[in-house]
Amino acid sequence: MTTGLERGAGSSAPRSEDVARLAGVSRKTVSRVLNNEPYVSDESRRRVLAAAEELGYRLNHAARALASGRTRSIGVVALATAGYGTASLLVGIEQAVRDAGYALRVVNTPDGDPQSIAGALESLLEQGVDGIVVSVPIVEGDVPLGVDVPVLFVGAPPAFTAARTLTVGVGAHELARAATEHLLDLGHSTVHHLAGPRRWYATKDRIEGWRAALAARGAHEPPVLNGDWSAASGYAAGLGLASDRLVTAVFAAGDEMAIGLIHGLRESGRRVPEDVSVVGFDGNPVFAYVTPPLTTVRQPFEAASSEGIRLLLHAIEKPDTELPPANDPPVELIVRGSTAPPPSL
Amino acid sequence: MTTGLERGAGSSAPRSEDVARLAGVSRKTVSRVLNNEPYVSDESRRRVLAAAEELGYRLNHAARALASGRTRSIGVVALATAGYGTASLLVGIEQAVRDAGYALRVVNTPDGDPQSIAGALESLLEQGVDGIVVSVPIVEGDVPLGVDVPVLFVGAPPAFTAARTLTVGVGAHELARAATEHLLDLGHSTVHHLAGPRRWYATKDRIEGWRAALAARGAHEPPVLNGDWSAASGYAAGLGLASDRLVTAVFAAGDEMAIGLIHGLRESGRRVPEDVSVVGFDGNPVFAYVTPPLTTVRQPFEAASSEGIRLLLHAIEKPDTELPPANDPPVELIVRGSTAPPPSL
DNA sequence: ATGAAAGCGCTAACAA
DNA sequence: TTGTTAGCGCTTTCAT
Repeated sequence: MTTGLERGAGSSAPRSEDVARLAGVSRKTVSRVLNNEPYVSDESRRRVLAAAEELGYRLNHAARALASGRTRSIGVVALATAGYGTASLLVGIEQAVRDAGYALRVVNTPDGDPQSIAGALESLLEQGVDGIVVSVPIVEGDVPLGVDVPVLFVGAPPAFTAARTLTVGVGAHELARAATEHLLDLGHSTVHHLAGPRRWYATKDRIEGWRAALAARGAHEPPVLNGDWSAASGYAAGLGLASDRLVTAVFAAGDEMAIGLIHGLRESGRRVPEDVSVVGFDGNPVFAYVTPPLTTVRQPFEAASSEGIRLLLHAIEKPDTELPPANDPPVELIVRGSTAPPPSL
Repeated sequence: MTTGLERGAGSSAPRSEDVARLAGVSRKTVSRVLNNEPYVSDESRRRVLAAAEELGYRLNHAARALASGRTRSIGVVALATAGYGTASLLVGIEQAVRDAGYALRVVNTPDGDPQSIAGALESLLEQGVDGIVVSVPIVEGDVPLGVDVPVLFVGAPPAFTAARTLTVGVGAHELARAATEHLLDLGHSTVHHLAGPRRWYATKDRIEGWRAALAARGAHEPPVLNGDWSAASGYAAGLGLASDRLVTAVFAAGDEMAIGLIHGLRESGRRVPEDVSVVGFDGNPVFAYVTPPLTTVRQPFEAASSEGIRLLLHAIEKPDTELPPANDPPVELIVRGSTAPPPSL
């Protein structure tokens, strides 16, 4: 009415102005309603909502981002391996992010190299995200980059400097310790450890938990074996360990390595759990149905992601406030059939 | 220099205007360089790039999206279950999308219900994506929604109407057929089938492949069993099947169900593969290390995603052109230890 | 409680 | 080959 322009012949998508006109209010009032801002009469709110509904109005996020400087989206740097752990974490993050009304941008990296991480971060920063989650068990090295949004590291300590860094653990240390103690409690004189790749932080964390459990009982600490998280690497380790009769208990840093390990052991004539006990790490439910069912510790992926996102959003939305305290995730040991007392007992 | 404004005390992020000024060209020329458009002298290009580098310039994607109407991002609707298949597909999609210079937005749905799908699509549409991938093995029902960007369905037929729908298969029919034929070739008189949930498209596809193989050999078609993809549901099915001595071969529609099935069978006193042969579906490498190692068919996730994204990008960038032909992914049967000739032979 | 005007940083259409 | 002029659709002041 007021402007000389008329809506084209039923073509392009409705804008907030169309909603405003239909509701008989200003564009700003529409904006207020859509953003749940105060100082809008119930009447106005109702009419705006009705008009939006009627028009099939869809807010343009790009325009909002440009005008407000915030995108209401958070980016995640994930590992391009389809493992149970990685995938569970991503699902948990997505859910927590969406529950908070944010959108998710994902970039994968083939590995945790500082170089790849830097590339992933750069791409996220360009897209414009309000915060970043680095769920990659980053390897050592520095990522030289001007990151001006809060960054959450899950399951690893901050690997580079950003405006604001946060951390949320998955309790790896405690879980590794619990796994090792379970074996020790069964009567094994010591526990061997099949770890992940050397440079990964996740590897170190678990090694330390295992080591702490051993030390607390005064048990001898055998040399660490390194796999690459795959079942194949666990299998190779199993073949190697089988000939050593002193090995009666092994804690593997991943379920899949544990499965491979058991296979290698059995193929070499060692029974599991009669001769050798094995504990895994992750908690993939499918391994309750293999023979023998795998004893393992469950990583609290959902808890860690919702807790982490909570912290991240706090840092985004109330930058100057104290961070809410981090709740430690529960330690969960799942005892199944792959562990038993040592043969001599 | 020319304008009265001076850069603030080293604060806000550089814009294209800053780059233009430093390079001594116009903003539009900067834009041309950044978008790899023609009609820019090498000299200008070089200087723009140098200036951008020097300033640490980062293109604002929100502004670009607003001005151009395109976001250079594609959205994916994925299933919120951290299975091997889902995760592999997502990794493949992410890679293909990034290789093409697009960004990825992910929304999960707890299930394949039309309702959930509609919500996921709506959220993607609001964020502004140039195309959408529905990687959910969608269930029946209609999704009433105005989707005006191309939509790619992977592993399922179009489940709702959009401006432009595309499909890329994962060869499920052929894979199911190959799995069934393998069992028949071994000498089994017929093959039972443990399928997924009834309403899923992925379930039907596999049932049809299985049925086709049976029909081609004139084999009797036993009633279909339905699980929910989980190992637990496979286990339950195994317990039920064990008492029927006529069952000597089972094709399970998922690796995890197969693992549960084998466990249920063995627990009931049926040996695998001596008494009953089992074939899985997916190709998760870890199951090469369980006892017995699982015979399975491998879903070509990487091939399907790169092929699918290729089609989708074509539809986005050259809407009026003929679609390039779809390459059929290869069928891959992996024979391991869970299959053998039937006991009587 | 509401509205008017002025941009956010970029690309599109046109002109030179 | 390059630059100029207008917006893209929203949120921000700052009035009212």
